Amino acid sequence: MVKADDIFLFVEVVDEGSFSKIAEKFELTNSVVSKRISRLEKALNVQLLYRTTRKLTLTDAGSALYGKARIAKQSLQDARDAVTGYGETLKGKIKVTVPAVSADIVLSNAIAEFCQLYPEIEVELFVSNRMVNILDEGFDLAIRTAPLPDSSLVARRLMDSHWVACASPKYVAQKGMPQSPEALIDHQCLVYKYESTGADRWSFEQDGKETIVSVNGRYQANNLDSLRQAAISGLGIAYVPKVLVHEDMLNGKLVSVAPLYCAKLMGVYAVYPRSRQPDKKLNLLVEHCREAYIKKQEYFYLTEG
Amino acid sequence: MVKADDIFLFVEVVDEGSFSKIAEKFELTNSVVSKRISRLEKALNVQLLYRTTRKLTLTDAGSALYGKARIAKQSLQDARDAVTGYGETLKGKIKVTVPAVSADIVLSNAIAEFCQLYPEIEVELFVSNRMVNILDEGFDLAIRTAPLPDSSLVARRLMDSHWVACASPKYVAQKGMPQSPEALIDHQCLVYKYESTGADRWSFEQDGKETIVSVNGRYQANNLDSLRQAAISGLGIAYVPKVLVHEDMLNGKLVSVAPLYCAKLMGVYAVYPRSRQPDKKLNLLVEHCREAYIKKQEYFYLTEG
DNA sequence: ATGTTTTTTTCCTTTTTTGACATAATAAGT
DNA sequence: ACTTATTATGTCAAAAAAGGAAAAAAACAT
Repeated sequence: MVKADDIFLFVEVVDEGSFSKIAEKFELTNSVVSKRISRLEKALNVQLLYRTTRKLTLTDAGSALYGKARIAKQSLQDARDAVTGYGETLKGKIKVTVPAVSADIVLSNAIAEFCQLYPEIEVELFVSNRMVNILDEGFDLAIRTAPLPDSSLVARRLMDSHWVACASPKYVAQKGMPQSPEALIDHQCLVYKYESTGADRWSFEQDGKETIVSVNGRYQANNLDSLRQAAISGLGIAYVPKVLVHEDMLNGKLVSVAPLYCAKLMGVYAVYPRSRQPDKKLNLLVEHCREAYIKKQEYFYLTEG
Repeated sequence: MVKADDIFLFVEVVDEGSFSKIAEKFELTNSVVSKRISRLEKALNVQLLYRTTRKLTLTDAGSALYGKARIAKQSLQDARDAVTGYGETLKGKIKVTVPAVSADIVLSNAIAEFCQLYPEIEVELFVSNRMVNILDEGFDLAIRTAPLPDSSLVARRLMDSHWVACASPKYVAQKGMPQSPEALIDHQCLVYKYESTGADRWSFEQDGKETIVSVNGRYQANNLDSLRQAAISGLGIAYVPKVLVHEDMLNGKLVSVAPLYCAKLMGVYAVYPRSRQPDKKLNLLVEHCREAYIKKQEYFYLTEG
C-alpha cells in the first residue's frame, strides 16, 4: 500500500522544503504533490510533516523516514545508473560460443577485427562443438550451423557454407577420381572428429536430392586445418568448408572430388536469446561477422568468376 | 518513467525465480507481474531476464540491477520500519513547552505520573513563558493560557483556572481589606515576572464586567511559589492561580482579598500541531493532564463544598 | 507428436492519478 | 492593522493506469 515513489517524492520535498518547488521541478501540480504526501502519511499512519503555507517542518517520524529513505533513494539511483544505457553503450563483455569448425575460418579474424574496432568491448570466445545451453551457461551469442536448435532463441543467418570433398591432384592421380558419392566408400577419407562429434557421414546433393555417405577413414583430426594439410600431402579425401580450401584449389594444391555433385549447403547462424530490448553491441558483433562472411563470399565470386 | 516498485518487484521475481510464484505471493495475477517486468525493461531500455517457461535467467544488465536494487530495497524497508507504528507505539519522546505559571502547579505532578505510567515514553519539559513557536522549535505540545495563538495548531481546554488575589490575615489586619480592585493600587502587590513578561496588570471580573488594575509592587519574583511564600509572610498581596493557594486559604494562612469580586477565569489549554494522523502517545499525555486538572478541581469542590 | 507448465497477449473493467480551479491559511510588506 | 503574495488543500471531471480473466503462445518433458 505504501508506494516507494511516494517516499522518494517525500525525500525530494524535504530536500527542497516546499511542495510547490518540487511540483515545478517534476512538472506536477501542487495538488498532486500534496495528495501524494498525504497518501503516504495515511499509508504509514503517521504524520511526516507539519505544514504551514510558508514552511514545512519535519515531525520526528518524518525526520526518521527522511534520513533513511534518502539513503535508499541514492542506493536505488545507483542501481538504475548501473543499467541505464546498458543496451546502448559499446562497453562490456560478450560471451560467444563457437563450434570449432567455424572458429577455424573467418570468425577468428572477424572477432579480432571487431575488438580492435571497439576497444571497450570485450569478447570472450568459447570454442566447443558441444551444443552448449546458451541461457544456462550465460552466453550472449552462439554460432551454429543449424538454424534453430532451441526456439527460445533467435537465429540470424550469417552465410551459406558449402562443404566440399577435396584431395590433392597426386592422390586423385593414384587412386582415381570418385565418380559418385557412393564411390567414396572405397577411398581413404579424412574424418573430422571433435569432442566425440564424429563427422563421418558426408552429405552431397544435386537437384534437391541428398545423398549421405558413411565414410571410412584411418585418419581423424579435431582440427579442420589438420585435415586440410593431410589432404594436401596426399593422405586422402577431406570434407571441409569450401572457404578453408578455396585458395588451395585455386593454386592447384587441392582439387574438388566428385565434381558432378554439389557439396551440401550448410547455413551458418548467429544464435542469441530472444530479447525485446536490443543490445546494441551484440547486434554490432553479429553484423560485423555477417559482413566478414559476405566479404569472403565476394572474394569467391571474384576468383571463381 | 521507471517505477521504483517495479524494480522491487523485479528483485522479488529474481529471488523467487518465477513470475507466477511472485504473483501468488503478492496476490497478483501472472499477467500483472509479466506486464510490470516488461514495462521496467522498456523503461530502462534493457533486457533484464531471459524467460523460458521453466526458468528465468538474468542478463548481465539484470544481474547488475538485481545486485544493487536488492540493497536499495532493504534500505527502503529499513526506512519504513523506522516509522511504521510510529503513531501507535507508546514509545518515543514528547517535547512539551509549559509556561512557568502552569508548571508550578498540577502539571509537574501529572507529567511525572505519566512517565511512570508509560516507562517507554520520554517527556522533555521546557518551561518558558515565552511564546515559543511550536513548529519551528520542534515541540509536540504546548500548555497555554490562551485558546488559539496560532490557527495551524489545535487547542484543547484542560481546565478553567481561577486566579485570585490573596494576602495573609496579618497583612489584611495591618493594611486593611481592599474593597474594590481599584483599591489595590494603594497596596503592596507582589508581582510575577518571568523572562520580561511582567504580570502587573491584574484582572477581575463580576457580572461579565472586567476590571484591569495596573498594580505596583516592590517585590517581584519569577516563581509563583515565591510570591505565595511572600504573601504568607505578610509582605503583600499576591495574584496567583487559585489551585496554588487553595490549601493555604483553607488552613487560614492566606485570605482572599477583594472578596466581592470574582477573580478572572483563565482557561488552560493543550495546544499541539494539527495532525491528520493521530499520535497516540500525545493524546494520552493530553488526556492524562486533563484528568489531573479535573481531579484537582474535584478536590476544590469537596473542600469548598 | 502430445501434453503440461509457464509466460505473454488481449480485451475489458475498475481504480487511480491528474490538472484546473476554488479555497484556505499565513508570512511579509506597507 | 490591512493588504498582498505565496503556498497548501479540497473538489470534480477527464485521462491514464492498473488489474483480472481467459485465450494464446512458448518451452519443455515424455
